[in-house]
Amino acid sequence: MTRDRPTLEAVARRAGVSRATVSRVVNGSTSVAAGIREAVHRAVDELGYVPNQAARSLVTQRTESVALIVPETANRVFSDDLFFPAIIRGVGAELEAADKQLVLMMTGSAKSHDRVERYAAAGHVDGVMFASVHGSDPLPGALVRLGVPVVCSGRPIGGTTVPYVDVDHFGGVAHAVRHLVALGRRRIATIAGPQDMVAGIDRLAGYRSTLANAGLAEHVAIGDFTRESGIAAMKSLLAGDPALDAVFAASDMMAHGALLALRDAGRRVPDDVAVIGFDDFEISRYSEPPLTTVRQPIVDAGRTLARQVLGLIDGSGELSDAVILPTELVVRESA
Amino acid sequence: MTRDRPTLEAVARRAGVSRATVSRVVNGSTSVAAGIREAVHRAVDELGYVPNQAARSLVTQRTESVALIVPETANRVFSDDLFFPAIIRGVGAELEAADKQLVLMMTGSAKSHDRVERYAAAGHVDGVMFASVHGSDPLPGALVRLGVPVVCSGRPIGGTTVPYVDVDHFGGVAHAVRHLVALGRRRIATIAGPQDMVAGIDRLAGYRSTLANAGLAEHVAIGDFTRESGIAAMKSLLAGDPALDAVFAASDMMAHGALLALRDAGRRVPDDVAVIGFDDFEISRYSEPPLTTVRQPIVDAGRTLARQVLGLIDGSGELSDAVILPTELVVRESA
DNA sequence: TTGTAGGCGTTATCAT
DNA sequence: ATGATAACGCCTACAA
Repeated sequence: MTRDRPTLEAVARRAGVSRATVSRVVNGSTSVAAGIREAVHRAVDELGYVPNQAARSLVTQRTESVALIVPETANRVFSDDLFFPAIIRGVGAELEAADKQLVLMMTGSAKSHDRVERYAAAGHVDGVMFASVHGSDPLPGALVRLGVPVVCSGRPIGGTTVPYVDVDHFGGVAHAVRHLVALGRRRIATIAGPQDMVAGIDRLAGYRSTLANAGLAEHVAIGDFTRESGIAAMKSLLAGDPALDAVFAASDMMAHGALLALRDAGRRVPDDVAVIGFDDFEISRYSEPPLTTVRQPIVDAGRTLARQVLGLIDGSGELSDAVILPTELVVRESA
Repeated sequence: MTRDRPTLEAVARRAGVSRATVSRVVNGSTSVAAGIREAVHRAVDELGYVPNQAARSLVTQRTESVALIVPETANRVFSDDLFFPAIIRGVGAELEAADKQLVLMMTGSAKSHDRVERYAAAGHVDGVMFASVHGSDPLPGALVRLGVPVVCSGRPIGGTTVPYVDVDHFGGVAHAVRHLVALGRRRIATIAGPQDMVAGIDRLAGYRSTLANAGLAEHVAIGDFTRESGIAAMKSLLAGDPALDAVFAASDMMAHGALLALRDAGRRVPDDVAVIGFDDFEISRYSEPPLTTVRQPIVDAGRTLARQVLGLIDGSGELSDAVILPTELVVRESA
């Protein structure tokens, strides 16, 4: 099918030089006479020569591409959550600048875990990024042991010592909850995220700690970051204590779910119940009412993620094993 | 960095056979004695052998990976539009089933066009998919001429004859507009999409044609599929004719923008103005009021896209050059 | 059924 | 500065 492409050999013949010289020109070596260089370039253009990447990788041991692993749990990616798209955007931008290719791997099933490992082991990519990590997934650690450069988005749980970039969950939540307290709210609930992910765990910890400092009682319901789970959690929270006057949701989507459930229950926001989310997706500017939320720099996290692997790959510079990006409270009308 | 991996040679030595035999076993050839096959498998496991993909590609001329090109115009991808994520999901699912890898290329800049061409030409992927095509982009055609299997999502504009999969824009819009007419609306406006994309063009054509059949006058404003552009378009539409009683927006995001602008202008939906969108993103179930919209099967389109390239790649079966997926009107409360 | 050997297209190490 | 000439790791006729 794919028409025969010209090889180095063909270009060399046409330019009347050796393959080695053509290779030098193509790779920008300086030690080539100007005249020859020009002749080679001409031959390259005329023939439409493009280096064969497989052959090149075979000898250089480099593929110039990096994998991004997205542990796609159907629930989350099938909702309109924009976390992964944002990560992908950040990673893509940074990789493009570095002229590397992005290989996207969505590992829904358990068996695909194996696939990923083989894939990286096959030397098909120069490095691997995890878009998020569930539980104490052994894969990142396994890859590290294989000698593959790896960086995770989100601090991995468990003993594994893998470099990661994360955001300041705890600080952001503390800020949000203190804001609620300052507003005079005393019955502050939380809709927490999944407790097998550091984002879920740390945000809940931030809530608990801040509330304890304020001497207030906890009201906790667990969700999975989706809007549907936010609706369900809000209902159960309301059932548990109808007099709640505030709720912190660990994701914007769950906050939107809370908004819907609250409206359904006849509560006004923020008059009766104040609501704060976590993410700051664009959609939150347009919710009813506009959502007060903790902004996390997801695209930035993606960029950083990419910069870290890239650094790991060419061993340049000193890289910290952990990068924590700041979060920021964005006050709108819901609290 | 990356620890030396065992080669075919090493496995062969360990199993006491030749490289050829190991290769056969690894590739599942049947003509290998059971005993030997077992011995080889054992050696493979003990050594943790994984075939080197570069070496394999060099001889097979196959990479087992496919590229998805996303012409990322900042505007669109930076909003919370879920079109691309949905396409990616569909493509990803299908590719995973076929055990192929997804290489994601976001071509924001013009120069990246060149990069993509070189990349495909370098034989780094077995085929290429376009997530959407702007104007009469010459790239798909150029790749086809290079002998690269190509499929576009969205019928390409211009003379190029590239296989594509698309949805029934015209039919979906016609259905929506007829619904509006049946509701008794007589001043029906449209917020059209960008006129350099077939999705924008066809949807506008559907509106025009249906309106003409009903003997009604046109009211057209152009947007770019984003919510912001929907807000602006709705405002200008209202300025042009304050008595509008319906609007069809060519995307859900623009429809949401229209909803916001309408609320701002003191119009009730659907009492004063009926609104219909196009996409049926999850978010539209939760807008105020829930949005009536034309559902297009985006994830399916992604799956189909992938199936088509895969078919092209291994030349199996007869593939139609065009696949049109059906659309469907989902009636909720906004119209 | 199994082994031998050539070649896939580059890069890199030598000489020259 | 340029040119031979080995690798790189695998697949696949062809022989045995």
